[in-house]
Amino acid sequence: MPTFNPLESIGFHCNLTFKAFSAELEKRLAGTGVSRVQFMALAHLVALGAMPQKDLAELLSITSASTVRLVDRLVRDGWAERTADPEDRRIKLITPTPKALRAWEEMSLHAEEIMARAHAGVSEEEIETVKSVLKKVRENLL
Amino acid sequence: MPTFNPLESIGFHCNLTFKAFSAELEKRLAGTGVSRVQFMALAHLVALGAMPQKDLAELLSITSASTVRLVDRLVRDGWAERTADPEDRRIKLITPTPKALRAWEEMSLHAEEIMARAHAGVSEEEIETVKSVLKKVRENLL
DNA sequence: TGTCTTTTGTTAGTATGCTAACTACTGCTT
DNA sequence: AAGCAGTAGTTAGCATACTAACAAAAGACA
Repeated sequence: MPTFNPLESIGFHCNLTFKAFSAELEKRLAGTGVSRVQFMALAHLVALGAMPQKDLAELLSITSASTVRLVDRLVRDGWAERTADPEDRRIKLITPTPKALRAWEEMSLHAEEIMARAHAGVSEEEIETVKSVLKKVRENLL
Repeated sequence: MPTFNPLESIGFHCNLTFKAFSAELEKRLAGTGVSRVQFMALAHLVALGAMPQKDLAELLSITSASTVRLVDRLVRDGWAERTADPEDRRIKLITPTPKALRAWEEMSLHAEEIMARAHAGVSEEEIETVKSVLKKVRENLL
């Protein structure tokens, strides 16, 4: 009788690993006034420019409803603005502010350093294996 | 100039994969009145028996503060009780109720089915590689 | 024994995630 | 043109995570 052991589940390992990344990123972002999730949102906004809330939600893999408050906080803290889409009045384009664009230069370095540090002693091939296995696992669960 | 791309980060892949497990587990638990996190807590409580809140927090990799309200909800819903530790009056032993022990038999099957389904078409060796690489990554980030 | 430190659990406040129900707008179809 | 279905965003209510500040009890040590 195989009893379920959470500590051996891939899902649990993924949760732990995700938390480790989060914790390290949050530690480095302390003092910038930007949270981990805000950081991820800014990464997309800076890379791709203004976009509808819906697109941002998809990139972050969260629901539209969750995105509303995330954007509320981005706006509140001066990192983004909701601007009207001239073509479609339903859409609010989320636009990074000049302050965000300026700050991103420095902030993005943290992410690169964390990734470099995380991958130390792990071969490129192993990383690709992990990504492809995790992708397959997600597809299996769809 | 290597720009940070969140979609390629191992951390992001782990988050996605964890969410996929969570979503599937939650779908199966719908109607049982048990949430995913409560399920994980019960897994440990049933396997190991009553334990201090602190131990449960460690097994779940969450803070003591987070555990307080998790246990509040477990107690509220009749899955566990806080009982006194006769040896140490600071400690509150979290004890699974008979209702929880009975319900666990069926509930635990979901977890095993999900794991079996998730691993379909993935070799045992690949799974071990994923676990060991993720573990190494976590150690790198400590 | 009396005090200081550590451990365990709690509370308060905030950030994030979800679902469900709702509004406003677009756009198709008749 | 009128009506209706689909899309984008919001709100409400809940569960879950965190940190910081605190209380109660146990342990250590002068």
